[in-house]
Amino acid sequence: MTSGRDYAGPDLVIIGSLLSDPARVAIMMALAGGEALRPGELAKRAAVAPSTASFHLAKLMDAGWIVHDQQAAIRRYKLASPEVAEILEHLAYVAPPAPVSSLRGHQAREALREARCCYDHMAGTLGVSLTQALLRQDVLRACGDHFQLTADGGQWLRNRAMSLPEPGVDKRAFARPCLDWTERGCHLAGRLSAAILTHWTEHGYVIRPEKARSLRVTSAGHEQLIAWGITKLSHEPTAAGS
Amino acid sequence: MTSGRDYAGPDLVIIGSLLSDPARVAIMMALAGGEALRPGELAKRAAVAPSTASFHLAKLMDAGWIVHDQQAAIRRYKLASPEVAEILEHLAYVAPPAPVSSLRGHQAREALREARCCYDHMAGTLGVSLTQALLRQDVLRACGDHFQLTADGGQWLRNRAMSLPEPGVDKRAFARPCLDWTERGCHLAGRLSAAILTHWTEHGYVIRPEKARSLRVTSAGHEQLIAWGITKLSHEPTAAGS
DNA sequence: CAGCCCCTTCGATCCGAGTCGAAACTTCGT
DNA sequence: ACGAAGTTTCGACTCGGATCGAAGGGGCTG
Repeated sequence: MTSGRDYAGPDLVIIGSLLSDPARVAIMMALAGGEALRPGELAKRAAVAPSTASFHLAKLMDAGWIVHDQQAAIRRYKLASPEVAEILEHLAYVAPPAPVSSLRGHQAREALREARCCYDHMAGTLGVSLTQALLRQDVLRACGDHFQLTADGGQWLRNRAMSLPEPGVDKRAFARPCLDWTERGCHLAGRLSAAILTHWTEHGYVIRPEKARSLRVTSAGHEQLIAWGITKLSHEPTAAGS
Repeated sequence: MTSGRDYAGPDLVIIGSLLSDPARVAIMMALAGGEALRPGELAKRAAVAPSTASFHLAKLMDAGWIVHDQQAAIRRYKLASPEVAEILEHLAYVAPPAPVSSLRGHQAREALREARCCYDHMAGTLGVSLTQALLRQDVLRACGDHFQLTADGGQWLRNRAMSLPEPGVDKRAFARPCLDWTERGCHLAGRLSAAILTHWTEHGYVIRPEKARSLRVTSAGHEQLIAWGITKLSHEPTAAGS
């Protein structure tokens, strides 16, 4: 009888309003790699004037999607939490692919599909293959909506020079699946996943290029992939060069 | 060097544009229960003029989010697929709760939290509890990003008068987890989940009220919950009445 | 067959939101 | 301390899109 719209569930309009603007989406995608960027850089990425970028950053701050380092004098904006990056992955999972006109755009997309950074962990074919490898070798086991380290899993990781992240220092989950738009699968999220990327980066297995979300697997990294039981990655390191 | 925004990933703006309008979201939420509704009814739910509703329906059709029965003379719109309902659940999972001002709105929200229909299967506390019960009793087992029926699971279901859905008649998954915004957990999606709701509805265990997404568990249904090993549901049937 | 109801299309209106430039403010380097 | 570069705020403009009413077209019913 009440003719108004009285839907009682979550408010999707807030999400939609923030995502309906190309410049804001460009900003969020620029930050999705986990890097903290300055307003001027974000304005360039979004192809808008600095004042416009500032306007958008204020909106995203209000929504709690991004934060900026308070202590530093120069503001650097970044995603508010790893969960925001996972939300973006969720949304990308269901979004249609953007039309790609240029050759550069095509190459960039292929690089993203292959291996990219989702806030602080690996995604793309690399991330999905890693997750499948850990499950196949019974390092992790699916347990409800999260992954559990098996009894032998801890030793398995230590055998590969991984130091396990200590549990419970904050509320972040140890290991959870995160939808991946690349291959319609899941990649590993959570503290373990972040530790793996940190470990691989420190040892030079993967390199994070400047100004891009994509990851480059080095030749040493490809040897490491074999040690981890990852075989699905398509490109050889020489083929990944420009 | 290229100053334009050359992001190569999926286009989130399309999703955002569709979701940025309250009337369109109201229409989608009205259809999320799985019911096929006529334009006039949707216009009432969205609190807009019929012409405006028609405008929105055309946009949602173009996007492929909804379809209408072609054969019938009277058009009834419904979601294009179960996957669309899951997308909405995903989004609701990450969206902030809508502000509730009225008592009716509060009651409606509680009803949705308790038990609701997500296209053709159960969601809310009921759906989450069902999924956990099936996992706990080893009827289903998590296997990557989907659920697998165990060897004993088929008999377990048949013992409860369930006829299993035949696999592979279409491409729809047998059983998959689907994020549930109610309790930050997962409920069961896929063909098995739809079969369970059909079975329960036919036997009068649950009732789908007209003009609402919420489900009502009957007293016979509460007995059935015990048989399925579901104990978490909070309200007794008498307490659920208005 | 006629009348009624419902839905869609079209035209016009209006509001909100994104955009930029100018100006003020802050911070860093010289 | 002063100049330069970067960032934010403010004001004004513009434009896309949501909205409704009127008109046109079917379909069902009496």
